[in-house]
Amino acid sequence: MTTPVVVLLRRDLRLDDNPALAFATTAARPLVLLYVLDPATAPGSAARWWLHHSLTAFNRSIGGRLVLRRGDETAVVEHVVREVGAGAVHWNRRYEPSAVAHDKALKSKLTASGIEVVSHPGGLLAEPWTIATALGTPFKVFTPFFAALMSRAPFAKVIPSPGAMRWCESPLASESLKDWYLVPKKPNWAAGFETAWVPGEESARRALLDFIDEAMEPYASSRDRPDKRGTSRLSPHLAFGEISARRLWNTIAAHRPGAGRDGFLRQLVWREFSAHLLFHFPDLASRPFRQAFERFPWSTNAEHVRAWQRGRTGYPIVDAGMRELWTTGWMHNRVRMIAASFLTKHLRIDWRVGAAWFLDTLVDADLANNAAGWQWVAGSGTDAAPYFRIFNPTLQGQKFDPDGAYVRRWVPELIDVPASMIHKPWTAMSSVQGYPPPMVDHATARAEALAALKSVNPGNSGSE
DNA sequence: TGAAATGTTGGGGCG
DNA sequence: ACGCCCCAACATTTC
Repeated sequence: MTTPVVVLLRRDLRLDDNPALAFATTAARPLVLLYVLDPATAPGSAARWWLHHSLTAFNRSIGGRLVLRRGDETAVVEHVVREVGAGAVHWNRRYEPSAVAHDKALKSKLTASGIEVVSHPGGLLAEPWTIATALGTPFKVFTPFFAALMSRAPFAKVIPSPGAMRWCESPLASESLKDWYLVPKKPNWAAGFETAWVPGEESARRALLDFIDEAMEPYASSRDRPDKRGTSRLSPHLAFGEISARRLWNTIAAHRPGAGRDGFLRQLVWREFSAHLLFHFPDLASRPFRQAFERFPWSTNAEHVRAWQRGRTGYPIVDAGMRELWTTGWMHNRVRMIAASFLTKHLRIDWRVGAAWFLDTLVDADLANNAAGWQWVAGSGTDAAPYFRIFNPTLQGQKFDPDGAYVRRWVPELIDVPASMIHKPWTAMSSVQGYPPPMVDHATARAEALAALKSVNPGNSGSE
């Protein structure tokens, strides 16, 4: 009756609103909190840096009781359960197709050996199988999805942090985070991360409060401005579950309605939409949703890919974004769209190449958001932008970084270029030492992209 | 959660 | 005073 309970942690490194942890704690049985690093599902390079610090912060918040193990997750869990004689395993649900399959197999395996398994609501506002059209099919268009989800609000109540936890006293070896080599050493490419971010639950909560105080009211008008502190910068905290979507929603929605508040909640629903889409369409991250794009003649120009990755395309807004990403592990959302459009339209590189790069370099890397976002930009997604919508990187720069402050911050070669020319430096006669000319001509690339897109898209409209 | 091309309009310069 | 033209500003359509 007093057999220990193992709580298996993943992307839910928090005390607040953690259903599995709260439920296991109230069961009044000795607790084991376990985190397993499975090489088969290890995150990308930038996210590994975040993971290291997130685990450190979480472990500190529970007095260093976190048990860290490496290996095949199923094998490790079974081993730990046997080691301590646990009677139950709890976790919060995950929704990526591979994770669902993994957890299902783990559950049946543990259940078969007499272990009680309880899964709890995960990192979403609503379970994906509970939001459907009148026909019972998943939503493929955002607006009706938004309406359907809103009709469910308010969502499940958030669960407060558990009180005193009773720890399992069996001696349990934990590996040292140092040995996991999640943070780079020799070339410390994460130096810029350290000045940009503080991972951990406490930092996540502060980011939320700061957002409410400083950025929520003007959010609707400033969220598209990379030169301002217009966004919440909560994405990596959310991606690692340092703060729950339910907590975010409940806290923000408690404020009086307004364009800023509502705009932010809408963005949170985009995240929800992406997760639901991937749940219902498991190929979303690996194949174009729209069949026509299977035939698209993607370029495989490795030099072009490299120039894009390194921020040397010759288009300042694109290069600023790619360098911000490289330096801080994050890129402003508006600039993500511009950079993604440039790769898929101007260079005609397969969106999966860009998606893979983002997954490796973003600290907020999230399979569903990433896949849905890239497919949206490429025009191959469910509720995607019409294929003929091609961002003009010069106009986008002028519109969303009018003074060029964002460009100058990340592209120092252009520091002396006046605002009037900062988004088309090839027209400036001086002060562009070391900055490359545009790798492709906009008008030419646009025309070629339209021709290629038209060739695979039936009809003359790409919209649904 | 576009951009570019094309069409329309209306004020003002000018013969 | 009038009609004509120019063209910026705005609207529509096309990609």
